[in-house]
Amino acid sequence: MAQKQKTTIKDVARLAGCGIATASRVLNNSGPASAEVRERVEAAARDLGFSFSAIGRALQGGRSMTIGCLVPSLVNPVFAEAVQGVQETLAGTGYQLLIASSNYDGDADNEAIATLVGKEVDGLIVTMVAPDRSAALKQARARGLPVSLMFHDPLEGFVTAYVDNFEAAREVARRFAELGHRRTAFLSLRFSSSDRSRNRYAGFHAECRARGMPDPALIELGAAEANTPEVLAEILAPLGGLTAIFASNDFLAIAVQKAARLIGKQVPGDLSVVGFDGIEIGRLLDVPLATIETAPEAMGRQAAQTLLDMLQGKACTQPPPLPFDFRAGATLASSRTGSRDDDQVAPWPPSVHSLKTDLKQG
Amino acid sequence: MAQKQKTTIKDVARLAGCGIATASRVLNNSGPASAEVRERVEAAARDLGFSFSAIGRALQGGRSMTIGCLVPSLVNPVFAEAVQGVQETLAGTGYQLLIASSNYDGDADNEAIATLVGKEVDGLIVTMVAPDRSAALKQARARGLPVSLMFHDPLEGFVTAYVDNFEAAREVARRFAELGHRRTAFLSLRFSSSDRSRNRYAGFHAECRARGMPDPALIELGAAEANTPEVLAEILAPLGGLTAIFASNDFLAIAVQKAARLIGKQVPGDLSVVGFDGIEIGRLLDVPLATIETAPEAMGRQAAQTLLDMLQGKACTQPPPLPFDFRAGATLASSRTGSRDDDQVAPWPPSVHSLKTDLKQG
DNA sequence: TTGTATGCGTTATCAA
DNA sequence: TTGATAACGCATACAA
Repeated sequence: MAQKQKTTIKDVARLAGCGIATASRVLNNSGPASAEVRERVEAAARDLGFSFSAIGRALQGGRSMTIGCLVPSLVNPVFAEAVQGVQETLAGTGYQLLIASSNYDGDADNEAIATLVGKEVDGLIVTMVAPDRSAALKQARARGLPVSLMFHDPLEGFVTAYVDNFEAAREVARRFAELGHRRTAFLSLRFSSSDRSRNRYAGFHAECRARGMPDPALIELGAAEANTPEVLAEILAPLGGLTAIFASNDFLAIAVQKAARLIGKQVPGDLSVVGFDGIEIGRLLDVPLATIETAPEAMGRQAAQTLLDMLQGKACTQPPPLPFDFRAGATLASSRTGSRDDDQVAPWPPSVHSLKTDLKQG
Repeated sequence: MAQKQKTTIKDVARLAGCGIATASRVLNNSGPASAEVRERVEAAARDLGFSFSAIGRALQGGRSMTIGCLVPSLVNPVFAEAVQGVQETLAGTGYQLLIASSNYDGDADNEAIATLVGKEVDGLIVTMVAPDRSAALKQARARGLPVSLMFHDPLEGFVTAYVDNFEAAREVARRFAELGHRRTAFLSLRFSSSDRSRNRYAGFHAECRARGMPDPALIELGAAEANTPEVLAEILAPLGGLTAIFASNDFLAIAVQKAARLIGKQVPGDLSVVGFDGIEIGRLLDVPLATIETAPEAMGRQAAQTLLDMLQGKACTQPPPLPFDFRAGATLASSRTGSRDDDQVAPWPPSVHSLKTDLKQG
């Protein structure tokens, strides 16, 4: 069958006819050894197919050479790309990635952090529902564990790799305003469980106000609704006068396009749509999606680099936000309704909450 | 600052005024202890914020409670979903996931396996370029490490969670044939580095033959070309008489749609397109993608379950392939060219290799 | 240049 | 019911 026996450095030493310390020194190049012994040890290691046990090393050295990473979901390409960026940066440094995902659940978040810490990770790269309220995260830091945040806006006492969600959202409002849009909506999934969505709404709202536009309607969706264009269509249909929607992420924006088609609205003729994130697939649509393009992979790289710096004891100051870009696409056009007076025609609902908000709070 | 000091069970024992063995028993509920001592130990652990070191445990118990997982890429939603499925299944079992990705590189593959093994994982869940030729994987198994494959067709000596790529591809050829298509093409990325693509081509090819159709043209793309519809358009343009394309994955199929538009071909009017995988985004396209729908998450779940069974010493027989479904979509229609004689009009290129194949071999 | 012995945090054994 | 102690695989201080 198989040699269930793990070969240890002891076996190597025995076969090479030397002490384990010598074997260790040879295999690690960490001390003196005669060419003769060196030869024997290396041969023995090769013959036995020996490789070090990371566990023994970790126990002895106090470092596990493992980084814990927590993201809400790996299925969301934004986070998948970020993790990819982390992997890239960590590759070759000797650190391995222990990955957990929370499925956007604040409790699972906390538990995952605790488990990661239990695994003796040397550092944490984290995107969670509410990092500011996580007891486990606080405890991890109390233990002296370096923590690097991703996607979160700056938070007291943490270093984070992020884009300025507020500013990016203002940019969208600006574009809408310049094209004559007045009545807008902000569409979001799990609004209450994401500081990113909140900040995007805040920026969008602020700029709309600054431009004298009516407050955007706030539409919150449950996960089920977002995946069913038919339901989304029903929600959008009654919003007469609406000419532009800012979706908190690209998937929602694509769903809006689909829903608009269902109720006979042209995009962008009747309805302009702008997304957020800049996922690749948006480019490939028949009507390419206008969106705020971010660089999740760069975010992962920066977060990882920050953590590596911390692990080396370097000072860790908050870097500036990563850049974003407005991608024009083809889902944004000027508003057809020229009149500005229609503000008075019908009251504009400031907030539309969908019924099935079965969301877990962080 | 912070208490860099990790609190160990020794600290707990000291504070509780008992031996470490007792503390261990209490905290693990693994042996007798008086209610009195139990109280003290638990209080001490709470006060110190104690949690066990997984490393010490692993060293002692011989098991790290960690599963190594290798996939080609996390950015591909197919693999991301599979990993998600693995996570789901592992959640609550006490096992953590150590994730590595190879970026479709056969060498990186091997290295990753070696690293994972060095980390003392208790088992491996793997999708790699060439599992049959991986020395590291062979060695891992020789050590007695349970290995569970994902996406790979059955391989001597391994258990795998897969869909029958050959059969699924035959199904596509059947659909093409029934709609009167004759001249077809198979489009693939990294053909030589994926047994999945090879088996899909084989099945497609076989069924085309069986139906008396000309052999499908085989088109291999480099990654760069696949992401640039313009280049893809140039490749497709000269293939006169082509009425149906089977793309080895949905991303390629979407790129084909885009490319077809560029050269003024209607989908599905002038060109039918069928993809593979059934990623969610295909549904949201203006012309929803016809595709073979697979269940990557179920694949991940099955692979994980298989591994858990192996870890419990259960017999590990190869389960049947996971089901696939033909998703109709709207990119598949009957061929316009009614004549069957056009087979003789122009020679049909059996294989079109793109120039920039900068692919690494496994 | 080499080997012995110690300790890292845990659990299991075994004697008290 | 308890607690001292050995082991796990490794690196290292220290003695040879």
